[in-house]
Amino acid sequence: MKQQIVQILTQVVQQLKNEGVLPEEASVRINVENTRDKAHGDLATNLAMMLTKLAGQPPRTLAEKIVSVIESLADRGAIEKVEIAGPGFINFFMKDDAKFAVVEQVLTQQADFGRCNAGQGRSVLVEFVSANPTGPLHVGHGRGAAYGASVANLLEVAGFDVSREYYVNDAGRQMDILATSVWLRYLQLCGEELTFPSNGYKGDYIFEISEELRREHGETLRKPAFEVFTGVCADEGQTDGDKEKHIDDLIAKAKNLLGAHHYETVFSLALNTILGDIKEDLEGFNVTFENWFSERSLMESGVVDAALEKLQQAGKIYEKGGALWFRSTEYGDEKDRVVVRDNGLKTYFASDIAYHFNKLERGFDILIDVWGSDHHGYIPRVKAAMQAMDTNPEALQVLLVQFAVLYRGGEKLAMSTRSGQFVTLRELREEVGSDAARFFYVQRKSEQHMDFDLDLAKSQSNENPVYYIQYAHARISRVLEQAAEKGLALDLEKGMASLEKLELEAETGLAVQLAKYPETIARAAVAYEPHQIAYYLKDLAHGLHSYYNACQFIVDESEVRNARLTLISAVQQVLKNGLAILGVSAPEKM
RNA sequence: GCGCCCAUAGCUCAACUGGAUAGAGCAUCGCCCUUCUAAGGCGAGGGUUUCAGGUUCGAAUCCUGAUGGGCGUGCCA
Repeated sequence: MKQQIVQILTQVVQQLKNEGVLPEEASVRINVENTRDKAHGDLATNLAMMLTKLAGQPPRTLAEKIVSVIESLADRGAIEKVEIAGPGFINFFMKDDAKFAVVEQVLTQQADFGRCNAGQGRSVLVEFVSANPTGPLHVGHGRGAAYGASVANLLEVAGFDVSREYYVNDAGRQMDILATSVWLRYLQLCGEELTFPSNGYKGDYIFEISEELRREHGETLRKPAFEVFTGVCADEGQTDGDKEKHIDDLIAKAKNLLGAHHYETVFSLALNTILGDIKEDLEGFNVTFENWFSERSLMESGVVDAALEKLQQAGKIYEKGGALWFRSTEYGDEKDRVVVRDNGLKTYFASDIAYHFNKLERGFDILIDVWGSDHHGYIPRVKAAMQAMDTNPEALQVLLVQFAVLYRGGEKLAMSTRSGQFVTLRELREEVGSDAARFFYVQRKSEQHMDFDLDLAKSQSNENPVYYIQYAHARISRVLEQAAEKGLALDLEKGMASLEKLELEAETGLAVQLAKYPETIARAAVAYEPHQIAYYLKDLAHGLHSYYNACQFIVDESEVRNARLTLISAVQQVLKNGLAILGVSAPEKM
């Protein structure tokens, strides 16, 4: 319907140009909106107000001209009535039968209803979560997971060719700290007396992995504690202590005493256990990836070196203080960035440059990174690197997610992976369920700060609006089932043919609401805003509940009955489609 | 200090990206189950959109400044 109005208005603008009211060369953007208030009709345009400057006439006079042109048209499509209102809005009232046409569309397209081709098949790589595999996911990661997964689904429906990827940071110091932590716990299990480093990973999961290590390898990896700790810099809290130096020395000792092969054994057990746990956790959260991309593979395949070489050749690398620096300031970054440290080790940034370059080389048109907003300062340097390597920095879209601030009993919770004090995603899922958690996270705009009250989420889970939507879906199932039980099963063909029997306000309201679904998808997709879907679904569910209370669906008169059941079937389909984008189930029963 | 993000009902958030009387949920108060699921519906109260200017037919939305909060500002990842 909206498209129809746009077409008509395009004709009108041409007509006004012909009449000399508007300059011939003027380009006009025609804007048709859904009205908020029923008194303003179904659709409205601000065209007259937009043109007032171009035409040099007051908006209301222009509006009258526009309306008279529309009224002179032979074919006015589904327009029932046109009105001028307020400062110069033109309101369109549409014919009812045109409003119900969408019901048939929904029921024939089913799961495909709402799909559009905004993406034109362009390939997009959505990278999200990508949490370091040094511990279980916590509720902070949950938001990125829920958001990223929903954005990916949304883009898919909007006609993009989507791949989802998790970047596994399986190289670097944090992983060494993890492996060393596991090994030290293992030594303790073997009976060695030692003080655990203040900077090591202290969570319970470390004990579990070290127990596993002991089960698999007995005491073959055991070394005397005094040997491990001799020559190691003191830990924080002791005289001349330095926690960073302390842990680095321990890592060196672990590598040294164990030897490359055995160190690798500990390292991979830790990595694989945690990664396996993360995968399982995300699957339980209805979040899946096409690809798990290893940072180590990037290093080992020489992609990082190749990328640095490329920058070097472009003259964007220089040496200072024994380290290699990338001239990111040339592309607007605040300062140049180190890519190779004076100890010869490549920085995380170096592999990230390579990673993004690699993504484009794999042929993706658009790269989407979902990051925690604490990494926002990182964007300019990555874009700088892309520019320096002659790739289009516009291809990269970084979506920032504010981390949720957790509250329990009205108090803010501090969270840190290192200290092992955090609420895990798994815990949250088990308490409130995957559906409620997914919805809760995605209800808010991603860049909006979010307060996550655990008590509320857990204890009052029934108040989570996801149930409201699911309830609408289940209710419809039940009604259709009841009708069938009474021998009055929905006859779709008959129902479609009887849609003109629907004349209640709630019924046209629902139809109008259904028609808004495709445009909601399109708008949400280009803005990367899945919360719009959440709000849409709440509205639609409200429409359904309201309708449910307003009248009986299973009535004797077969035309009315079939028409009503047809309408609610369409509503059910759209609820299901929308929930699928959010990764939430659509239950038949509740 | 500098940079980025944010500020809307008592609380948590929307507002079709500049449109008409700023809307929902929770909380509070009334009403509705002999009717297809009450995890529901109907209604009431609640606002100087942090503040001060500016841009224009029109501002919660854009610009400037102030105030308050979050984050960043490593040869960490």
